Amino acid sequence: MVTLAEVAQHAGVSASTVSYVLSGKRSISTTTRQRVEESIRTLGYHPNAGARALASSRSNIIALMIPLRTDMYVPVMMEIAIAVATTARAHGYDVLLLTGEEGPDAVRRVTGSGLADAMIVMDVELRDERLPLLRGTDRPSVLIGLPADTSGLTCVDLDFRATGALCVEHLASLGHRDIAVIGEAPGVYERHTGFAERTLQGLRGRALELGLRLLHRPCEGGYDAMALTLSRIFDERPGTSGFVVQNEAAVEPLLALLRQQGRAVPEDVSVVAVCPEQVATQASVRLTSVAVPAQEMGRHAVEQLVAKLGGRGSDEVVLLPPELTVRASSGPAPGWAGP
Amino acid sequence: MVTLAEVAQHAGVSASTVSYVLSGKRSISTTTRQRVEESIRTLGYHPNAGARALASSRSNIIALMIPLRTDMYVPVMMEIAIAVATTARAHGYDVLLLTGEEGPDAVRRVTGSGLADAMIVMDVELRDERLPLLRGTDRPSVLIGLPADTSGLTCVDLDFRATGALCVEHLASLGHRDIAVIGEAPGVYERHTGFAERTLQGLRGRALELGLRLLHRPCEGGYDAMALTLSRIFDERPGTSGFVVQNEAAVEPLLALLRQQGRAVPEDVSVVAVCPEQVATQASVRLTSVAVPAQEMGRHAVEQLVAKLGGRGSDEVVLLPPELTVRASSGPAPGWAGP
DNA sequence: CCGGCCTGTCGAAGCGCTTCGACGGAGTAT
DNA sequence: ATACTCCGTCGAAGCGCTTCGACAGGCCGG
Repeated sequence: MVTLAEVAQHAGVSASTVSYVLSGKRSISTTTRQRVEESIRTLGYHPNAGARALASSRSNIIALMIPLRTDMYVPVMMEIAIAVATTARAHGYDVLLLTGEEGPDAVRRVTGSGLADAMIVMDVELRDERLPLLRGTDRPSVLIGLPADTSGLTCVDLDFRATGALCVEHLASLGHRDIAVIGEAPGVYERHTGFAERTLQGLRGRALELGLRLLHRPCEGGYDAMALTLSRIFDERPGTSGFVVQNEAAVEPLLALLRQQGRAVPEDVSVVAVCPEQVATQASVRLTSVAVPAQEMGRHAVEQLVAKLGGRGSDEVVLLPPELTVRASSGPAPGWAGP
Repeated sequence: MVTLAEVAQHAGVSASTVSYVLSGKRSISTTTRQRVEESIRTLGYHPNAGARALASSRSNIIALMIPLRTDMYVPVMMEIAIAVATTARAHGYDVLLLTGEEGPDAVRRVTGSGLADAMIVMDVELRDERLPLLRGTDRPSVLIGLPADTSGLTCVDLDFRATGALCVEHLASLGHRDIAVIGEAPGVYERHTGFAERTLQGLRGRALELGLRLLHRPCEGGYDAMALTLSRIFDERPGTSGFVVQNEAAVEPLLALLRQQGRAVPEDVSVVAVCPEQVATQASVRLTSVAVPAQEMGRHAVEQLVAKLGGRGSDEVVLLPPELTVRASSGPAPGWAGP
C-alpha cells in the first residue's frame, strides 16, 4: 500500500506539499505539481480513506437510507439509488447504503461515528422518527419525500398533488365524468406515506372543481386483488370510463382484466398511470402516464447536499413539476361529442 | 463529538481499557466492563469510523458494485442489494454502493484507498476487466454471477444451466414437443453475460436429450418487439406450444399477445418464466416459474466474505439449485394423451 | 517463602493524512 | 538599499483509535 510519504520521497518534496497538490488548498508551482502528479501516477497512489477522514474529519461519503420493503416503487428506488451514486461520484463522494431496518439508530450511528458527511433519506413517513434527529444534527440531510412538518428540513419530491390534478384534468378534457382511482396497497395509506395522500388530494381537489365524480380504492398488487377491486368499482359506478392507477403492481392486472371483460382501452375506458417511464412504455398497452422523475430526484438530492457541505445551499422544499405524456391508453370518453 | 478518551475519563480508566471493552480482544473484569459500558451509554459514544479504520486498517465496509444499466433484472438487483445490506449489518459491516460506471478503476480505488475491506461484484461478464484486479489483490471478493474462468475467484449464482434443463423437463413432461425460448435483449447476449448463455445451454442440452425442438429468440422488452418476435416464431414453428421466457420486460407483452391471438394459457400454450417470484405471482396469469433466489444470493455472498475476512472460507463456486414452481400458466399440450 | 504464571490494566507508539505556522527567496514599493 | 509582501515549500502537531509491551498484584506449586 503506497502512502503519501512514499510519493513525497519519490518526488523529492515534503509530505505536506503532496497533500496540497492533492487538495489544491495552497498554490504549488507548476513544475512541482507535475513532478508530484507524475509520482502519484507511477506509484499508483490512492489516499487512504481512513486517514483522510480522521485528519480532515470529513469522510467524503454520503449515506443513502433506502426502504427495507420492496413492496412498492422498486424500479424508482433503484433508479434513485443509481442516480445518487453516479452524481455523488461526480462530486467526489461515495455512497453508503443503509436500509430502513435500523430505523432512527442508523442516523445516530452515522452522525456519531462520522461515517458519512451527509445523508439522503428515502421513504419518509409523515411523522418519521428520524426527523427530530436530522433536525438536531449539524450534518446536512435531504429527504426524498415529504413529511408533515418540513421546517428545518430540505426535501425533494415530485409534486404529487399537481400530479393528481393533472391526471384528472387530462381525463376531464377527454370528456370522462366518472373516474376511478386504483391506489397503492392499503398499508401504504395506513403508514401515512405522504405521496399517496398528496396524490389523492390533488385528484379529489381538481375533480371537485371540474365537477367529476371520483372513486378511490386502494389495491394490493396482483391479479386477484385487482379483480375484486375492479368488480366493486363497476358495481358502484357502472359508468366509470377513466382510471388513474398509482400502483405498478396493479397496472398489468388492470389492463388484462379490462381486456377480458371486453372493455377496450382506450375506446371504452381510458387509463392514466403514475409510474416510471419504463413501466409505462413496456406495459401491454403503452400507457398515458405521469412519470416519477426518479433520476432527477436523486441527482437533485445529491447536488443539494454537496451545496450544503460547501457552505452554500439552504433548507427548502423542492417539488418537481409533473409532466403527463399522452400515449395509447387514453382517448375520448364513449359518446363524447368533444369540447 | 464524544471520544474514546472522554469515555475513559468518565469511567475512570485508561483509553486502552475502553478499547478492549469494545473489541473484546483482552479480558476485562466484569466491574470495569460494566462501568465502561455505562459511560458509553450515558455519553452516547460512537467510535469514530475514520480513526478506527486508520488504526486497525480495517474499515468494516463491504463494497457492492451494481450494474449501471437498469435494462434488466431490476427487482433482482434491488433484492440482492437489500439482502447484502441487511446481512452485512448483521455482521457489523456497512455497505458502500458503487455503480459499474467507474469500471475497473473502482476496484483500484477501493483497494488502494482501503475504503472497503472486501467487495461484492454483480453483473459479471464472461471476461470481465475487473477479474484480473480482483485476483491480484489480497482483499476478498465474491462475484454474483459466473465468468468464463473462475479460478482463484469465489462466485455465487443460480445454476442457470440446471434452470434451463428444468424448464424443458417440465414442458416435456406435459407433452410439449415444440418449444420457443424468449430470451433477454440481443445486447445481453452480445455482452456475453454468463447467465443468459448458461440458461440456453441447459435448455438446448435437455431438449436434445429429450428429443424436443427448441427455438431461441432474443427479444427486447416491450409490446412491439414482442409482437414481432412472436409472429416470427409462429411463422417458423406453427406447432409451438411451450414457451420459456427469460426477460421480465417480455412477460406481460407475451401474455397479452397470446390472449389477443386467441391462444389460451395454459390450454393452448404453456408459459414457463425465469424471473423473480414477485413478477411471477403478479403477472396477469400466475406464472409457472423458476425463481431467481436474489435474497439468498446476496446473503450468501456476504457470509462468504465475512468468513474470508475472518480467515475462514475459501475460493469456490456455489451454484444454487433452481426450483420450479408450478402455477397457472402451464398445462398439458393440446391433444396430448398423457404419459 | 520464592520463582513463575496468569489476569487485568496502563502508557506509549504509531496508523496516514491535513493543516497551521514558519521561513527563505523573489518581487515590489519606497 | 530597506522594508514589505507574496509565493512556494517545509516541519511538526495532531485527528481518535488500536495494539504491543510492561507491570502490579494475586495465585499456584515446589
